Amino acid sequence: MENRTVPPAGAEDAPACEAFCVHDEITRRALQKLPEENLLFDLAELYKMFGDSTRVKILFLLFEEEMCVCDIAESLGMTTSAISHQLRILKNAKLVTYRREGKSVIYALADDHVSKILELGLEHICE
Amino acid sequence: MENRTVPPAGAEDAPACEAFCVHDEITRRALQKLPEENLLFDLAELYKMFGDSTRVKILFLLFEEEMCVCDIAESLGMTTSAISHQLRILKNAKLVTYRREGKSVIYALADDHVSKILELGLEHICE
DNA sequence: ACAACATTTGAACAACTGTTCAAGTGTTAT
DNA sequence: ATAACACTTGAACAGTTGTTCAAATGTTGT
Repeated sequence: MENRTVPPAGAEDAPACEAFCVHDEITRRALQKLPEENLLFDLAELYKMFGDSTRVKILFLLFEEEMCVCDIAESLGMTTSAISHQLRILKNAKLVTYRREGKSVIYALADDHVSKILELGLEHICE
Repeated sequence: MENRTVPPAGAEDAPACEAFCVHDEITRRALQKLPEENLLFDLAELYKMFGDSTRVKILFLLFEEEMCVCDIAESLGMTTSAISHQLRILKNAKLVTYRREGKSVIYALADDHVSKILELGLEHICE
């Protein structure tokens, strides 16, 4: 990381905030590279999907193979209603797809971005 | 993905649920590979950190360079109190580190897992 | 048409989350 | 010691979230 105590040549070296409270140089540069509002919002929405135990479990199950609502519910020891609600959320976020097969509805991961994200998270935790 | 309509040899081919409601084969296999409860919980907790706009913005700012609370607050147009609360959450999750420097407290990303996760998310959205 | 089953849906509820506000702590300079 | 500033903290509040329950929809076999 950079050494904040050695300001770039030409910058005033006061590390204090306030009157020039904000370090104009720093905030201007940082803001310039900040992705735009909408993108950041969508990104947070995406991660929100992974931010619930039940949904993460569902995604891991589907990572192995596609499953019907009934099987997912049984696997996790939850009601089909609860699972269905979560699947709708995941479906809206385009993280899972589904198809009807007789009485059942089979859900599957939408693409392999999803599994990559799961794996990267696990990697971080197990480091 | 696998073709669920062609069951492995030896398995009964009834796609129906119920009496054998749950597809024992399938759920048993899926459950076997499911990471254990605690790990999944921690994973969800990790992603929860990225599941809020404000926190994502803070992380992106820190991705560019370390900053004090005051600068972050100014950059995002929020109060230092709100930012401080979020920084505490990120600090508890070990996603950021901090050090005191005079009156200021400088925050920085804890490691580059964080930036990798942010990048992967962006990649998914911008696909 | 009917019964049985798999799934979805909506309302209701408790639990959780993020921001605000006011008061607190810690640091520096006078 | 005092004042000024940077930051933190706790309580309170509104808004959001996940599960439950009951009722509805869709599909299949008789």
